[in-house]
Amino acid sequence: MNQNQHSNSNDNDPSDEPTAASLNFIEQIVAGDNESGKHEGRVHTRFPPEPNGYLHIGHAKSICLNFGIATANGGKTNLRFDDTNPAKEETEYVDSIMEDVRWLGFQWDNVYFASDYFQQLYDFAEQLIKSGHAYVCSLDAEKTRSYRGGWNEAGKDSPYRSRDPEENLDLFRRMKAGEFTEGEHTLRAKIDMASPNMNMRDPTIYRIRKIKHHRTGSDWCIYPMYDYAHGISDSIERITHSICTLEFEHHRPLYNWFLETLDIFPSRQIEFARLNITHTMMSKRKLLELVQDNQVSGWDDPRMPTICGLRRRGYTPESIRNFCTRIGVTKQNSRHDMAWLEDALRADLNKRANRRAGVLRPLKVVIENYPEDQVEQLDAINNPEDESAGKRKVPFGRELYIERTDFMEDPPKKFFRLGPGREVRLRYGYFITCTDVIKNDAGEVVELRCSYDPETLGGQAPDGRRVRGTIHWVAAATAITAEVRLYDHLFQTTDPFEASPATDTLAEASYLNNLNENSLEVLTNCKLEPSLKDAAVGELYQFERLGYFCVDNKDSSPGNLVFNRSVTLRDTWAKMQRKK
RNA sequence: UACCCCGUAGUGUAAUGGUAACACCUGGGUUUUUGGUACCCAUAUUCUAGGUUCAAAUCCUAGCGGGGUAGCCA
Repeated sequence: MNQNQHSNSNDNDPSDEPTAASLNFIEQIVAGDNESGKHEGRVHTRFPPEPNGYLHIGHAKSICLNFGIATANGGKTNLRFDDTNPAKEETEYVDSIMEDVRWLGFQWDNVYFASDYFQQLYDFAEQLIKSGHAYVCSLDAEKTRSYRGGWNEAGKDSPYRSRDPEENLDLFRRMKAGEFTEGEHTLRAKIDMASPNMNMRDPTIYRIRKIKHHRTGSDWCIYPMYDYAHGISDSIERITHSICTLEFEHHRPLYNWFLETLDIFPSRQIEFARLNITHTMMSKRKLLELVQDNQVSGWDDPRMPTICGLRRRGYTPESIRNFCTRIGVTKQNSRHDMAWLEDALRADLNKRANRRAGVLRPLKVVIENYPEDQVEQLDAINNPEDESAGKRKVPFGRELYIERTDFMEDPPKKFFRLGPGREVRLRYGYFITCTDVIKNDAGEVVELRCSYDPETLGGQAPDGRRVRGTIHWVAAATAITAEVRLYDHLFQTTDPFEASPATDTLAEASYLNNLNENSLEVLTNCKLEPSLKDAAVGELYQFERLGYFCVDNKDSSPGNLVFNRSVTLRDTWAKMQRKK
């Protein structure tokens, strides 16, 4: 970064003026509206989750978009729970959603529920009936479907379409009073059964549901449908820009129809492409299936793309927000590489996380020429990217653990680590040379005998000799034993729904066959440096040369530390191995 | 089959009639007491074909390709 400030004096450029970030298409619409004075420059968005599941990274994109646009324009954002279907919605989800939005770093200006508007929505419905724009239909669900027609076939008018307003009003009031059974009647908008847009073929706007609602209890037995409730809720809140995903595109004419017919505040719906990421999926319904099938330990399993899963995995709000701004907003269906998300985390943590030593798969090393009882406290830098993080002391002794993968009995040419007769540097310690390899009866390497060069403390040899490799280590006497959980992609295929011909009969079932069986590896005998003893939930560390790790927020306790690997470091050595 | 939306390096985005840019991935290199970080280099007939224009990724037409839609779900 300094290089820019010291840009050459012969450079004619007066400055490295940062060019204004280009606006995405929604920001352009908002900017245009501000310019034309459409809502006197007012910008008001909303984030409208249905409380029927946990938020995931796809919602994070929407949250960042909605809150981001409001903030950038001095506007406001409401959190609104779209709770019009009592069969699916629960308070548990309401709480988790609020927690996740806050955790991501956003504060809503108002929190509302669509159920707050049930009375008003009902009143508007009576108004539509009176003006002849809605009628009570007594077709059952199956008949309704067949009357709707198909893509090549216009729908037929319901025989109840011509009921007069008085009869409709009476019937509707009796629906509300609970005089009918579920499915006996519905209220439908009277639009156009021949419309090429199915949503305009007299959509249902109220149905009878004799189910307790998580907020209104049994006050109501008729509930409004999404299309009806959503736009009107936007309008009631005077939302200027109602941002939603692409699958609602064909609903926009209906959205507008309600607002125009009722002649209420003209919120505008704008659609963008939902987020997809490789090796995972965003379907709330299928995520719920994974939870119910015990394919994962819960909504907050660190392999899940849920906000709570990512949080438990060690993702920071900053990294997620950063990811969301980097992926952009368009109307193109796309799938982002998981590497982007991981990269966003690494970029954040590289600057903030303190370094520590941890050995995942320990191999004992005895330094034969090191005094039996001697213990030295060596200086280690906490974070080379942040001098203010300071230093710490790390104990060194005659017996150490090193990473099993840092030793090879018969190393290939490019292997810079330990091998028989080879010399490496112990990070912040001495050069050691492997003098002997001890094996068990099965022929497995169980211990290494080494010698050290006392002149090389601090990692430099006075005679100027160099070593290619530097490895991490933990002194055996003072090591903490901990559990470490390693995670990999939940799905082995980039697209979880990709058919896997070997196992699939039904394409629909394929995503279970694409689960990565090795997505979780639990290591129970990891050796960590003693300074990690008091590591607290929420703390993130880089275990040098391995990756970023956080204390698990559920299963870890002071005496029994459990760490999750949030993301590995980039590993060019592993990459070379993989190519072979 | 009808309607709607979308086609720019491998991936994802930018350029809004005027030199196709950035990030990630991948490959190569420099630096390095983390095989990390940082830095440098490499990769495009802008889906195709016509048209408008001095000039088209951008505007028009057609084709092709991808996605979405027929809940009393959201």
